[in-house]
Amino acid sequence: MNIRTLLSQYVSHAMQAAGIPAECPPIIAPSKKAGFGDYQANGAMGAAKAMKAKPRDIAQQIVEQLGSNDDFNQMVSNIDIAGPGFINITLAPEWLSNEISAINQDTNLGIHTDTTETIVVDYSSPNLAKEMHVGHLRSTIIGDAIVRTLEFQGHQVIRQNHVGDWGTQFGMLIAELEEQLQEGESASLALKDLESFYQSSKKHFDESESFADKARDYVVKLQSGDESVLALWQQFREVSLTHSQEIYDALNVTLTPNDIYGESAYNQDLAPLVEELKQQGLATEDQGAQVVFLEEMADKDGNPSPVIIQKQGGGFLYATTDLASLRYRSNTLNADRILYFIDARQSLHMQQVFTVARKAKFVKENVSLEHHAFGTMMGNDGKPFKTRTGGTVKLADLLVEATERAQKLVADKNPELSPSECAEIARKVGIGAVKYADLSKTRTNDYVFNWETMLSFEGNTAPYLQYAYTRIKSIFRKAAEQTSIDVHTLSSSISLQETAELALAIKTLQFSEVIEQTSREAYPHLLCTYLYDLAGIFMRFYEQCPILKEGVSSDTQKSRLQLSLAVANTLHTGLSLLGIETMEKM
RNA sequence: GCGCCCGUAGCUCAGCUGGAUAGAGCAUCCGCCUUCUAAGCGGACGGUCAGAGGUUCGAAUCCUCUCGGGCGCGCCA
Repeated sequence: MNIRTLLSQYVSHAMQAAGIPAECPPIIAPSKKAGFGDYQANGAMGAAKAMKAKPRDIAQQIVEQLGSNDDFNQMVSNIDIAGPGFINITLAPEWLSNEISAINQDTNLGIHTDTTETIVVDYSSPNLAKEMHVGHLRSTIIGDAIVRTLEFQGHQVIRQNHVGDWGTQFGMLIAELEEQLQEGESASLALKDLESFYQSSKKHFDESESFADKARDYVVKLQSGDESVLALWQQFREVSLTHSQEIYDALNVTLTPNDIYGESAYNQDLAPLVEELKQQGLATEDQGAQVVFLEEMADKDGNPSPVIIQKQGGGFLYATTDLASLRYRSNTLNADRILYFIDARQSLHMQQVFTVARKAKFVKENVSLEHHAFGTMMGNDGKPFKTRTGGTVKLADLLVEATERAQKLVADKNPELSPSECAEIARKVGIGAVKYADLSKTRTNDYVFNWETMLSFEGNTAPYLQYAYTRIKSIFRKAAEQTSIDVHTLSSSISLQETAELALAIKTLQFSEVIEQTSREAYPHLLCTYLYDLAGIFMRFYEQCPILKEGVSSDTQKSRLQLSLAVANTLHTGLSLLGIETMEKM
């Protein structure tokens, strides 16, 4: 059930019945101010313009038509016209009560999608040559939040972790690994610190001519399938993937080894793909390289935009691999939508690859190709986020620090918790805070990373939402103790009277609208804003509408408990879609 | 030079297909715990929506220009 969709349908029908052209949209939106009803229909003004009539007259006709719709009348308790032609709609308390009861009976909170799609999502995609750092955080957690949301809606989601496990740098890394193995190291020990391993191999490469020659030789052997080199590569890859998986597990990200489909997977496709582009006349030789020139992306002077798909000397580039992956995802995985969560700096590249893929018919015509870009993670100084010494911040270190900081705060706020409870809560709070701080900002902007605001745990933060949830759970425990009420089995009728109750019910029922918009636009911050609003409205309800205190009638208790249950389920589900865990106490 | 993104309160950010008096949090100040967890609630203070034109019943939102900041632009990914 989606209030906005329902009202759009009703008002749309009414408009057509009033003789308004079908092109005129009803424009339904939640009202921003108290006194303007719960929802407003703003379509009368536009319709009046198209029909050269007076807006208020049009609004009046729409309202009259709505009056003959029984379903609408059941849903709405009041409707009036204001200002130049706004139609303000107040929802009926009885209808809201029934809907709250309905979502309490539904494990999916009333969210059911009629047309499900196959959606391929490319996210995280770290380079295996190095350890995961903060630069990978945004793609990983934003992508994961959208994946979870799409799956919740019932779509078939195929995760694609397009890891960087191929290319020239691996010759160097394999040569280094071979040397260290000969010195008696085990692979996992040599690669314990990937970052310093990379540094030492780079140093080796720069300083030793013979080592550099060997590294270059290994690149060739690797690509031609030499068994011993391939075996070394395999070892390196395994250890690095284990590192990544540890991060995913710590971050509560749903990626698993099954989702790995890296650059190396397309190795055999690259030469034929270039050949095909040549045969189609799209790729031409230019300065020894194979280049596709895109007239549709030409600059002002008409110079076409060049995309190099094969280097002088025969090597392939990431544009080639990305084209191969697009073809695979469209034709083999049968995607309806293909989503990429990649840094905004690659916007031009993505646009080029999409354009080439369409021209070459590597993807089906109706597949939706979407680059969902995001900005850079900045430090307090407004420059890209680095350690004090200027190095990249490892994700592993970041997560440890978040948990430690949370541990201190949790122990301080609630000394009565046992050490194990405290540790578990600190983990969920710390990791949740890091993720939420990122997810709650519009992803297209750069994002300023700040421990203080993130872990202050006040305002629009994960702990605020988690706290709201624990408050509700605490009431439920108390209800069971004091009155033997099991909230989950209540089925008595809900009665909404207080302003705080009505506001809370409406906000709770708007969950499906937000889910729909979040997955369509791939903006997790919409869900965050919603959950923060919901938690805030609950906090006000909590202050104003006592449940288990003296003098509250049994009927009111049961009614408010059921409303609280709907809120708790919504908070829990919403946070879990963001990949943030909840707890019973904090 | 060309292209993309951004500019909203002291700070960090919302503002949904153009809608009514531009909203939160932090910070500052003032209230509220013998009553369901005060990691909370209420109130005050705080804005030429970078600037200038334009489109119209109506613009933070759309168009043009200017200023300021970030990023990208054929053989790294």
